[in-house]
Amino acid sequence: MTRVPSHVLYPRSVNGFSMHRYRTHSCGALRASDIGQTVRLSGWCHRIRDHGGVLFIDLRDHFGITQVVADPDSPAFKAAEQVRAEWVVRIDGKVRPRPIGTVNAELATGEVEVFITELEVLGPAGELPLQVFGDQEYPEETRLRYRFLDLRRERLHRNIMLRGAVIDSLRNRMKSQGFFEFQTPILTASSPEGARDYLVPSRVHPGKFYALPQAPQQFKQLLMVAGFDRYFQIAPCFRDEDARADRSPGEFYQLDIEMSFVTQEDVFTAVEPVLKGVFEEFSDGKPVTQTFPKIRYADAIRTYGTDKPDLRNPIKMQSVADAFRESGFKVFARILADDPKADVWAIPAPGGGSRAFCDRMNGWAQDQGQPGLGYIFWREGAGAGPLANNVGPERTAMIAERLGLHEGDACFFVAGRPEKFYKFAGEARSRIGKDLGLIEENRFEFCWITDFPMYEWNEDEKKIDFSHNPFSMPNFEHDAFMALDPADQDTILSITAFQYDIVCNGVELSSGAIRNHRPDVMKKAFAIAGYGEETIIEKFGGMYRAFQYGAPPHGGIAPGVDRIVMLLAGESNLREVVLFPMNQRCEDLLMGAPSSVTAKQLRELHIRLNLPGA
RNA sequence: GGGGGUGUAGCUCAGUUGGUUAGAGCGCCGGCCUGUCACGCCGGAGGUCGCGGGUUCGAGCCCCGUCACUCCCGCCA
Repeated sequence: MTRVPSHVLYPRSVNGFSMHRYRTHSCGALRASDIGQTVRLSGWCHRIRDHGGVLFIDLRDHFGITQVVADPDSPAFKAAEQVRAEWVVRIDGKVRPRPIGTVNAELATGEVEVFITELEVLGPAGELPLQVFGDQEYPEETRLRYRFLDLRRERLHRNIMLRGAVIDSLRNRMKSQGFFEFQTPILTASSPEGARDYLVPSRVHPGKFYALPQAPQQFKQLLMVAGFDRYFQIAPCFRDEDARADRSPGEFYQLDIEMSFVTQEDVFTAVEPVLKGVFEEFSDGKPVTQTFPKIRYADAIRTYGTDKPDLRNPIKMQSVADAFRESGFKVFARILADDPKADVWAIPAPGGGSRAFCDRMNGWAQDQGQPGLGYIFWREGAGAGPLANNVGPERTAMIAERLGLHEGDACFFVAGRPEKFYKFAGEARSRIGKDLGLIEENRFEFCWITDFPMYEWNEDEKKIDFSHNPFSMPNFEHDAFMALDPADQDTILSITAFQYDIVCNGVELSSGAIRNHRPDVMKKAFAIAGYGEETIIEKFGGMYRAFQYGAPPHGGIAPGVDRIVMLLAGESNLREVVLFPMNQRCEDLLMGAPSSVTAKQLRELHIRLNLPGA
């Protein structure tokens, strides 16, 4: 078991006197150079091998494992025969070399063993609901209820230590760049925007509530207005939203960052080395993107079908509408003829040139509720498949040429309005990449996604809405923006914001933005979305007031710490990198949260329950 | 709120077309074993097949409902 080496020093024994109550060494400390010493160890009985005449215990603590031995010559033999897995014991004994041929090269302490002369049980254990030894899988519920046992196991123990080391590294890298860490309030005001808030009732103000911050967004902007220039915080964030594998229920942590007097480029320049550095430090030799490419939102959608592309997947999509316009493939030709906004995208599949693979993809598309997935595959020097027969050899060859496809390759096609099909096309790209083994797993591919649209059309309410968050500065000349006619929807919907994401291996680590620090622009931005100044004051009163008294241009970002650790630990679920996570229903099965409270507590808070179905 | 998957021993899982007494490995208990490190060998205990209802001569298996866990959609400024 690889564990952190022990740096802890304990008083050594002197003729058996003044020995530390529990240990002279950790379980990872003893080496051949310690042979002959009398030592004291404490730890958990990781694994017991009882040969009748000789008995081995792998004694484990945070630092490692040491084999301790007893035989009938030992006064502790009877006691040693009684111990069971995960009992906590203290043993005294003499360090001796292992017999020739029994050295265990897999243990740091594998050259030696300790012959037990005394054994004291410090903490017996009942039958285990979950074995610490080995890597058997257990149901989530068992793992959460007995989290303390799960945390003893190598994988989780290592992940949690990694998490701490990653956070240390992030802190150091931020500080060395001149950022300073601040603490912002945990009890704050509810904000009507965004996710559902966690509320905390006020005892002093009947009927009023605090909210836990969804992020310290407004506080960090206020810090910039207050002149602190460079802020960061490993910030806890609370959102009452349903969980996903990569989204913890309830709470999570962000590396929250904000900077004054910066452009978007300055934020990239500050953040990129921090992320690149921390990934290189902990990636175990896996290569990390050296210069993060910047991809505009619109290009990301067009090329990858998503705004969080996994760049380990080499497939790039492109439009091939001209190859199908007025072609013999009537379905696509008609779609293109009927709708000027329609397009046909090609998803190349290098190495996918078999009917079996293409049919499998087609079947998958139908499972996804699509009519199917048209394809061409190339063999014996020509395009094959029903679609190729319809469009003819000339156009088929043109497509192959354009996409760089050859013998043994395939290409899939989706047609219609891109805004309707891009998501599906992106999923198909992803699936093709995985199925054909095109994705190089062992690397970290970063990119910035930039130029997100400022507004979007809200089809339900038939109005223009903010597409991300209202704090972002529009990328539009000031006077022209102030002069915009709210009826000029085409122009408004084409406006982008200084709003960006950082993406790694298809995981969105964070959004960020250059903020809108100008009250006049903010008023106009809200007016375009149909909100008056009173809405700004109601929702962001503190910050809006601050902007009236000299606000510096500022911007920032907030990469998710849990997701960073998840990527570095090679895990696909956040629960593997969080100490005490809640289950999908937002319950802490170990502590029993949420729980009922007493009538007295409720009375003090002026709360009467109104339970569903009661 | 909705959809998919799963649910059989403490755990991981097998269980044929609906047919006798529901199995294996790990763990647990007992015995044997002086060089193992996933120790080995022998024996044993342990089951409301998630729960409720139905179909059937007969249900772990089929049907309906329900609960739990999980993945996803909605939601996530």
